[in-house]
Amino acid sequence: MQLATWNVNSLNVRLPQVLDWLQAHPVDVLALQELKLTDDKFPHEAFSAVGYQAQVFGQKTYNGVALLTKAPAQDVVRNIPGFDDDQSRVLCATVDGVRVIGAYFPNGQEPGSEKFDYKMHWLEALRAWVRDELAQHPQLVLMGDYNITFDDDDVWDPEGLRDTIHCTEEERYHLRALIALGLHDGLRLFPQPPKSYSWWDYRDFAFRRNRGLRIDHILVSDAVKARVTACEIDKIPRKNERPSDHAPVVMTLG
DNA sequence: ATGACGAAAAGATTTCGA
Repeated sequence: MQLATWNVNSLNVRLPQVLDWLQAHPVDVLALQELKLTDDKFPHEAFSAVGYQAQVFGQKTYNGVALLTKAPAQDVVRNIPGFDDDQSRVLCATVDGVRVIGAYFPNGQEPGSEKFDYKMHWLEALRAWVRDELAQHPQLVLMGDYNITFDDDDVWDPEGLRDTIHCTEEERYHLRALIALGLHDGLRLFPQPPKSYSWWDYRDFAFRRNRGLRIDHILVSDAVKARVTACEIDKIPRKNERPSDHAPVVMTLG
């Protein structure tokens, strides 16, 4: 079984690339973030033509998430139950016996801002809910665009970006608190090339210079960890014409 | 200190992302 997560930064723009990628990487589950389209605009036919069904939780202009699956998605949940939110950020479903949560974590914009407060509250609510899901579903995967780096190894310029958004202690506390629920950072279960990032700014030739951040993650429960045989970032789509600024992260289970 | 790039809504600039 293979799972992947990819922030596509507009599915309207990136649909051909997502279809191409699926042909080359026929994963069982692909979590998409930043669709930037409403449910009625979702290209179901294009995906069914290549063997995927889609659970969609869209939104106009911003946010929007989907779960593409080969097998049917069961017990679907949209957003964090009990957390009142007008932004479409979370889709959860059981696929092939694995509880899969695809999430687009809030950006937070700037420490101290209203959006940063929202991010903190969202993270608090997410953790309480994931704790419950984990108790019911030992086989659990939480993947998506976290908009948080674990530590300096996830940051191309740790000194220059210290305490800036994605790199603050407050955000990293919440990431560690998710780990403390009994989750594991999938990528670091395996040796990775140094300076492995999942996002690069469009500006200033950041990708070419590998000036990036690792903010897209796949976290797995103990039971899933025991099955993981590989996890990697696929940088190839970032080299395309009109790429997303994020690269997919892919995990293989035995 | 700012903008640099890209996407989208609105309607050519502005807001947001990260």
